[in-house]
Amino acid sequence: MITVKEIAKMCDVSPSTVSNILNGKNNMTAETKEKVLACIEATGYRPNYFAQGMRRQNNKTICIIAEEICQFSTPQIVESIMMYCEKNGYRTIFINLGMYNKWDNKGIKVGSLDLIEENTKPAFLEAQAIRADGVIYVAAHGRALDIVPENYDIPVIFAYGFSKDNKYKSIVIDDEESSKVLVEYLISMGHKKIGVVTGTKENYHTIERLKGFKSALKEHDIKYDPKNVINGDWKRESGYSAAEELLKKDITAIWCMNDVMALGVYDYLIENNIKIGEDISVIGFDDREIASFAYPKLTTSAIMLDDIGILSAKMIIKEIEDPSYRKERVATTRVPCKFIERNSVKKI
Amino acid sequence: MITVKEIAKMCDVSPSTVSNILNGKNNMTAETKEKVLACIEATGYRPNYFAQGMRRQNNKTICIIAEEICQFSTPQIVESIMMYCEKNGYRTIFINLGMYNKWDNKGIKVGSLDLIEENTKPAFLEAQAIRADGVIYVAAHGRALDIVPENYDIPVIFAYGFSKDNKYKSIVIDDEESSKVLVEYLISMGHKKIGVVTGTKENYHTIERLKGFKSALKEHDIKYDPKNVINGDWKRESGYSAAEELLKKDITAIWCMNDVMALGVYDYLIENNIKIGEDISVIGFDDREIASFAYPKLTTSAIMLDDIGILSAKMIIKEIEDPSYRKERVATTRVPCKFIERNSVKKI
DNA sequence: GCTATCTCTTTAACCGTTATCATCTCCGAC
DNA sequence: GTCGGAGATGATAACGGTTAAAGAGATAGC
Repeated sequence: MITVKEIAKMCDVSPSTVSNILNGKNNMTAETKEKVLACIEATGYRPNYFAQGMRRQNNKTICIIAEEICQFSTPQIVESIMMYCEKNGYRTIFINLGMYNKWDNKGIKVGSLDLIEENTKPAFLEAQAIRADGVIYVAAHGRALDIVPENYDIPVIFAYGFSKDNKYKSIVIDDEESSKVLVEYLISMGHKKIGVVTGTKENYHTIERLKGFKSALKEHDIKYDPKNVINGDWKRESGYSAAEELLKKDITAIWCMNDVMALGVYDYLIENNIKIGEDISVIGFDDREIASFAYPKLTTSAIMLDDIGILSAKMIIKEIEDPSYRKERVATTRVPCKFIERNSVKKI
Repeated sequence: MITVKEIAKMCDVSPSTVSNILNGKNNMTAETKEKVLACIEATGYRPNYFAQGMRRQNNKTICIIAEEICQFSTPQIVESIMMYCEKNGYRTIFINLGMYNKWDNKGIKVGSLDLIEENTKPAFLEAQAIRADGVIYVAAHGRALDIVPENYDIPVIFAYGFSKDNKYKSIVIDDEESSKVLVEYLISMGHKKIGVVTGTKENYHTIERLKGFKSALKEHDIKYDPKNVINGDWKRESGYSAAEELLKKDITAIWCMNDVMALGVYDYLIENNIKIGEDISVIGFDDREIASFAYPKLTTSAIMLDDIGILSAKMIIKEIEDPSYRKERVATTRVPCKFIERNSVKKI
């Protein structure tokens, strides 16, 4: 692999001259500059990233650690982080933990969410090894995270997840407010008896979304009935079985805490010839691709993934460049979701 | 940031001893080893990646260049590449081109597939700058790619796309064979008059899948009628309008070259009260999430994304470690898709 | 007691780039 | 004619690790 020294020798100049030309210093003759650049073009020379990184101590790199690249929310958040960082002079390094899709020795996927610390620690240390200026942790499974190693001296931001005890700045969606908007929409459509299918118990999103539900009911003087709230687990089947149970009760609408479960509810309703958006209204959360492809199209709340990505990139760059901001303890930032009205709710 | 020298001083040994311990040389007393490791643990020391990479010239890094991380196929391919590389002692660096989702200056997305070379060249040069041992290019838009810079001295493999003139080894899905399997299934279910909605014209996948279609018909002595083949563009709307047109003809089944268009066909059929999987059969390609969530569930062909990822990782490592393999010109590797029978096709 | 052997540790060179400082040339001012 | 200063280029050291080779210390054999 060709080096500055070789370029310098070929052009009869010193290595420093070559370096200066490449780094935009402008105290050399146009002639020299041209000669060197031509030689670089011809040889396809590129400065060695490692040598550069070692010499200039700031290497302008942000490390993105993603819990789960195969989670629907992750790619878009990651893409917008990368876009924003690049536009602002930072390179990004991406580490995927693939926490849920673990692989066994034979390369076969095995689901598991355990061993969080064991999985994340090496990634944080890796970020340290590459002397990243900052780390953005892109979560995928709403829970309080306490995973940053002790005495970690690089700025860290949590995107789409949050740090336990608010130790690090976090950006999450505004689960409570967005849920409230959804439920208020149902109420405005005349629904007062609303069934709920929750996410996994104790999950952050579940708790917050339920808060929003209760607060919407309260503001409209509707009594909260815990019997109409069924525990789900975010998966399709749990929507199906929750629907079965809810339909025994006196309700006119079902709100599922994600779109996948809402389509599980669809499964049950279709199977039992109950007309969705007519006999019963259904509403979801997330606005995944499946929501707009379902029939009838599912009314839901869209997570603003680009906003989350861009905001977290902005924040990490600010932490890097403004040490006083880094010390500031800021409350979790909540990004509102966008209500998407489609055809799964009927006015009654 | 703490360095070997500091660790060495703290432990009263020389830097090389620390280095030797970290690199698994075993010619030191257990006592020394323990002392040093304890100190490293306590201080959270990590060797500087740049210094390491510079000194040992092989840095065991594979660069993944993805055309489009937000394309449904990409994350899973990337994850399996990363998994396989990691298991085999290679680090991965990820670059997303986000070719379709371009961003303007204000950070707003603007679709565009132009300027391929302009977009890809910097990524290949970046791979060179980090002295990657190999590059895997993960494509997303079926087309012949001629994007590797001249005199590129790093091994390159194309995953889910292919290199023009077979210059580099490529791994693609077996469009033709998989399509043939789908169409033969339709035929086995009694369908002889099959409408087709293609992808964009001149797209590689479109051409290959049509070949498979024709070959299935031929083997069963069914005449190919180009009037039953409507040009689509992979998008939902084109499925919708193609359905409108196809239903004017005398057909019993519609094959769409991807699931998205198949659900566009669903849109039209539902709107017109035509029973899918009863009055008319529909079949897709890709097996995206939407396929199994549609009603009735869409019969389709699943792309084996993990297989593609693992295979490309295997191949790049082989090219890196076996120079003679690198010189070998190998025909494009075709990974078969997996037929998934669901409920959108009726036996007639 | 001296050398040979073995084990463990240190020394010093090196990777490729760039910041810093030094040098050299040229030109105009006094 | 000398001096100062600006502009262009060059020499050197340093970044933080790894590694080959040399060194030191302990033990064993004669």
